[in-house]
Amino acid sequence: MPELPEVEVTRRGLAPQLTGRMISGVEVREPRLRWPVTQEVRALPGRTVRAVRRRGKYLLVDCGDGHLIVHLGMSGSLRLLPPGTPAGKHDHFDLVLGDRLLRLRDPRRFGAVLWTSGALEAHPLLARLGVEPLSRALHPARLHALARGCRMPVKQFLMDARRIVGVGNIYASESLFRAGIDPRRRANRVSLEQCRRLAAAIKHTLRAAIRAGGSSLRDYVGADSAPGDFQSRAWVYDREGEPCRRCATEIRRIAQGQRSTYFCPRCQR
DNA sequence: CTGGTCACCTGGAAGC
DNA sequence: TGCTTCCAGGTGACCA
Repeated sequence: MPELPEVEVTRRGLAPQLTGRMISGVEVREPRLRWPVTQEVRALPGRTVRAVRRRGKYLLVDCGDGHLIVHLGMSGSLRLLPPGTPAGKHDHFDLVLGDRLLRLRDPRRFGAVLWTSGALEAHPLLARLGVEPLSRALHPARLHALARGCRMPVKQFLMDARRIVGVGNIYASESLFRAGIDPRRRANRVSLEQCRRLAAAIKHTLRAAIRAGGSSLRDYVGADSAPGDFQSRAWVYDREGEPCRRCATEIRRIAQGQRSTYFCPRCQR
């Protein structure tokens, strides 16, 4: 589920519920996530949440003297529940904050829950991350400069977190459709004019997805229904063989870097 | 540095 | 029904 919009919707749901509250309990039912959940994480009780931030697809829970870093991987979700709610099969981690329970469910266990007391910018997972796509830093000239030294297909370029964070497999295809660019085009062959359209397309696509997720947000966050709603309106993603919503040409699916890419061979050049 | 491949893990859908 | 195969929203590690 989680690309940048899902993580951001989760962040917005959590921030007002967690900020200022003290962590009263931690439960680790399954420490074998992407990396083992350490003893430091179990020692969280007593700390107060100062803020909930996001960098790329990482959620950062600021605890004053350090940060809890949470990544949802491919299948992770976070929910706010009443304390005492029975845990399901893949509910691996709980954070209790008084009368609130924050629960991580992650069937595939590609997610992560880490603690760092050092500077965030120095953390190995965060230090080399690229530009935030929704920030002003991602403007056409910047995109063009980033793409210049890159010979891989533009689709894979978009998903390279060392250059741009947060754009995953769904929104890469969707953004390229919106910009009218062939996903197979080499990144360094994307013109400045195309970068103009692409930068706008990325921002539009991500913002629209955040809006769609935010509207269905209630007592839980990061639910599957939000991206589901968005996906049902996708231009190309998961629509192989179906007619393009713009020109009725059959949508194609190809493999790029072991991932599926969807595009309209007529609208995207 | 770049670019390509593999690995991690479970579950659902499709095919036989 | 049951078995096999493929596919899935991420990304670090390792290699040439």
